[in-house]
Amino acid sequence: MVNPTINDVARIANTSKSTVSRFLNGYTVKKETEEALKLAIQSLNYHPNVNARRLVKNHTQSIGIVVDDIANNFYSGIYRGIENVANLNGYQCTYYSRTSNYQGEFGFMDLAQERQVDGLILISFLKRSNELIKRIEELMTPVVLIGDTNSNDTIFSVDVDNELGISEVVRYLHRLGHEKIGYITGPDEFSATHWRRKGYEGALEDLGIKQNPSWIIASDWSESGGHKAMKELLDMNEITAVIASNDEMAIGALLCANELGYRVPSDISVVGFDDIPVAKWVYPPLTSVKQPFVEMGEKAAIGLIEKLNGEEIGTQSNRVLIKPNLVVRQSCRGL
Amino acid sequence: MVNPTINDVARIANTSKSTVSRFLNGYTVKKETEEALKLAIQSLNYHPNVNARRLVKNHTQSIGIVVDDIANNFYSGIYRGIENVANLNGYQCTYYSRTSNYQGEFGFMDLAQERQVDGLILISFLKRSNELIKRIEELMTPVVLIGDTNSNDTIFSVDVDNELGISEVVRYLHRLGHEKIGYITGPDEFSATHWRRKGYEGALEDLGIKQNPSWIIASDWSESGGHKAMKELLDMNEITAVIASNDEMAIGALLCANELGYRVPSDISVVGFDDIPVAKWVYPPLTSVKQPFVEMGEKAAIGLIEKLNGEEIGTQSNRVLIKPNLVVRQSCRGL
DNA sequence: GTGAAAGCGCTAACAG
DNA sequence: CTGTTAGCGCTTTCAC
Repeated sequence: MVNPTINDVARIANTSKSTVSRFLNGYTVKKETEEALKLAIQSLNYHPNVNARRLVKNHTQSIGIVVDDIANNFYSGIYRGIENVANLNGYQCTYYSRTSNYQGEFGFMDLAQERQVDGLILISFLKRSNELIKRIEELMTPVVLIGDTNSNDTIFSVDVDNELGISEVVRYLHRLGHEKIGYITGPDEFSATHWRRKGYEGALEDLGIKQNPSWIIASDWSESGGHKAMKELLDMNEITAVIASNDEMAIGALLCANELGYRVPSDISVVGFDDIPVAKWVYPPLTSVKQPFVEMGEKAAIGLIEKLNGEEIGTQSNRVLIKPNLVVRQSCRGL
Repeated sequence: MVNPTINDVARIANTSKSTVSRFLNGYTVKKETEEALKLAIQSLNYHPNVNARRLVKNHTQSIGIVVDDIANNFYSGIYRGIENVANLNGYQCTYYSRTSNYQGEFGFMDLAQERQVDGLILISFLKRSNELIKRIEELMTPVVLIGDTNSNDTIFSVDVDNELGISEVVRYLHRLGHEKIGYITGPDEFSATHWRRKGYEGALEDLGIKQNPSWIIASDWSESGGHKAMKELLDMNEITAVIASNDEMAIGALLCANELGYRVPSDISVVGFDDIPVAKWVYPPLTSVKQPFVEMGEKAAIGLIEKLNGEEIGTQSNRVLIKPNLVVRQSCRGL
């Protein structure tokens, strides 16, 4: 009825619980007690109580991954990256969804303080408050961030190099002969919005292209938002290309252009960001910027594990920005 | 340096640890000790050690959700459903990805036996082995299944009614005048493949439409697989409509038809299954069958929690099949 | 190699 | 309402 304990197996195997414990932890025991032990464990269907073990060891061998919304599939590649290196290092990954917690990422600080996990990876592409950052700094438990961080990089964090990504798009379009490039930007509360826009404006400036503020339309990441923004842009009748700061908006833009009788790319070029799977299925297949999710997850996990091992994080800085890749398909043409 | 314990707060608040424990657990204490306690907790930044608590209480107030691959975003709606009801009932959700464990769902039985969680929801759309089912039956810990189960329904499980879903598609197409309907089926190792196909064949039979086995092409859920299958179907030059058993294949079919100079829906009608977000963005917008993911998650969580509370699962059977919804868009036309 | 004993941080009688 | 006490199941000295 009640679960078997280490005492039960000790009794059955005719030995002491310390011996059972040692055996369970990989220390050598006399050949014959080993046999008896195996038999006892097997027959009792014994499984160690992980809570007892964690209590005495004071660590869990598990890392917690906290996401804004587990049902948002967007950054799933990150998970894979994290699992890869965590498992390689003997850590179990457990995922927590922030949706269920009204306190946002704050609520999950407790996970660490309550000793549910040894360390935390916080994934969010929303801007993070100074208050949150301060709380994390005060924490004894190692935490690494994916996405936004504070400006002075006191906490180890990784992100995609959004600025570079968009700036490469601008350069690409410029090489194709475009100079009149519209930009559909995302919501303010995301840090990526800021950096991507910076990439757009910075590249135009570097290239010596004159900018037109009315060619920047703010939107909301959604397909319908992109659609609406594109209409505004097209109505101006000035632009030869548009960069949407994510793929969904780019797809909306594509759809809008179609409906309005424009052909992509012959009448107007469109590029997106993220390279979601759909990007290659739409018509025309969308040129986009591929986010290096797996690598981001790996880097974050490596950073966390180094902290858990008490190692100084190598030569690298506290902020690692990973270069995304431009994926050229058929939604742009040379002028 | 070391984490504060209940003893530390007792000492500082000048009381005993039992009182601290009671306070922490919501029992009333004298007003003034309450004040002292709050102060002590605050100043020490005390957080209870959840492992100690779990050890003595012998339960965790958390349920484990095990998925094939956390990076597979497909069933994310299910998570939302589960979180909804779990949180309402005071349970924390923790997610585990099977990918990291070579033993498949088996490995996660341990989660329960090790007392890491109070109950488990296993999500997988692959067929499950009898061996797995037997292991689950023997387990003391409550487990509920989403997806496949065994035929005699000894374990509580929920799934979408795949058979009904496809059969409604067939009826819809039939109402439109189609009788020559091709079918692109999925891989055998998924239980949905079986039920959806059954829905296709059953509906044809019910409708008295003669079947043609060569109109059924096996594929692999992928867009490129759907593309290839569609080519075979189109080459026969006999069919007026095709049902793909998921949206990705349907999109491949759409793309293929386009390339081959067929127009959808005027030359050929296409319908998918799942209603993934993309379905409405492709051209023409794809008619599909919407999976009731949130509801599936909710039903599963309700079932689990009833078991955790030791309640008999009400009047309902051990197998709950949720009706999906046909979403009509523009990829089919009447003959 | 192995057993006895102490203790991880907490809860839950029990007696006051 | 509160303190004392005895564990929860495990690991880890310390002797032997």
